[in-house]
Amino acid sequence: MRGLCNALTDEELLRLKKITYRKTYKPGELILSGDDDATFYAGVVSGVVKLTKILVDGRQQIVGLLFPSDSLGHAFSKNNPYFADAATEVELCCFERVGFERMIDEFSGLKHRLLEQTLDELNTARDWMITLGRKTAEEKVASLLLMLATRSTPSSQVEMRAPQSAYFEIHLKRHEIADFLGLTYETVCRQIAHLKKKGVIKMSGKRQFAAPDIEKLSMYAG
Amino acid sequence: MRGLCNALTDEELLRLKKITYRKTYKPGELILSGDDDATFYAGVVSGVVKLTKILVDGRQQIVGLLFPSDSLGHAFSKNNPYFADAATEVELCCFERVGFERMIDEFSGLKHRLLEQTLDELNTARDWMITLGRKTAEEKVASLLLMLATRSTPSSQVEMRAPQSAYFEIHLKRHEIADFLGLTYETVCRQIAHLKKKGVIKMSGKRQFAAPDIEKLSMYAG
DNA sequence: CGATCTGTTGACGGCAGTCAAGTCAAGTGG
DNA sequence: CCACTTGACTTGACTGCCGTCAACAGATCG
Repeated sequence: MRGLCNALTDEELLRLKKITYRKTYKPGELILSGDDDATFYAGVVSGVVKLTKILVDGRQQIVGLLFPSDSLGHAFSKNNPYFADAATEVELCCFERVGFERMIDEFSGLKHRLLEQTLDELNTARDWMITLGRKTAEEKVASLLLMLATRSTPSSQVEMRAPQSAYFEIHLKRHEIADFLGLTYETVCRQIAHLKKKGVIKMSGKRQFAAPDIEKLSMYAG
Repeated sequence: MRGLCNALTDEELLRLKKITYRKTYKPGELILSGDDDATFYAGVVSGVVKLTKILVDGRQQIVGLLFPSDSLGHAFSKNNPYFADAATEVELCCFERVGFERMIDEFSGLKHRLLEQTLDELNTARDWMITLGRKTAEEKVASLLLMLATRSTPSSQVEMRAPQSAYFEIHLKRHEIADFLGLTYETVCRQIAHLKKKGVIKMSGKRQFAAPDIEKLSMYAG
């Protein structure tokens, strides 16, 4: 159900492929700058992309995370006032801008898909607003872990309501987690340690996590 | 430039009018509930609409404010997991759902406008994410006042860069401001008093505000 | 081996939340 | 008309969560 190209016919796909090119980025590399007026459009093939906003004094907030099959860039929106960085090694499937915008005008299905995707992003953003504004540090960290656990667990496993467990990897540094949750990285460390001590999560190494009971994790997420 | 109908031809407008009806709400009245599957669509004619999310234990976060010419409701998005309440007396211009969705499919201009509007909402939501996650109480309150000041000042006045002042009214209770900024209403009171003491704003009554120097207010907003 | 980056843990302090009292304005009803 | 209630707002005192500062452990790399 995800991804842009599912909304297209075979013929349309063929035309789309012609204005498509692959591009890879190293961890930490800048993909798109805020005052970049070249609003190109791309799908994430692999890796994780951070969307961040920055205040003049350096305070920073991650306003979105893009995983494989998510899309990057706002067609028609001329000023895209945030940065996109590669959080991991990232591979993008890019569309040449002018050709892509012409196709949007021609293929109603593509525009429709774009609208649905934007609505999804809006819902996601608003979900995080309540996390940022109203949850405690512990709940914030648990919320992020819950999101990653459910995101990286195949949906088939979610369907059958067995007592669920999940294994997942965090591709973000502690500092980036903090910038996502509106916390400091020390607080993130402490809350992760806290959740570990309570048995809500288990860790092997710094980045590998396990949630033995997702229901329990969900309780801690508020 | 705002509003939905600017994207339409006269003929299309005529057809749209046929599936249109007016509706009014009293302050505090529920307009749309989260598990309401009737995703109807409407434009705000007058008044202010709050979009709120609620946690199970009652904690509450306003995730969006709609002013006249803004639109309410997500076409095609079946589960709209938040509430819409009237913050003031509200008048809506509603579209009958099925007819409206059929028109969206037919008129490319309408879908395009809808996409632009959703992108705007997404940008607005993400702007508030950095406010919620990274700003102090004082900056949060100043940010809200700045938004209201610029929203209610005609743009022509913004164009000419004179030392700007603005008069505006806050239609929200202190409690609602708090729910918008992720604070308690006591903190909101104190920060307003603080800004008043510093001369950044002036008040007459509880709801009437003046910002003698918007540039200065903007500094306090971070 | 030192340098650097990432992560962990501890001690302390401040900003904002909690609890509480009180003002003011607008009803409400006897 | 006045006593009473209610809701919105304000202000003060105290507390606690989380930020700040700091020391340290591991890992990676030249």
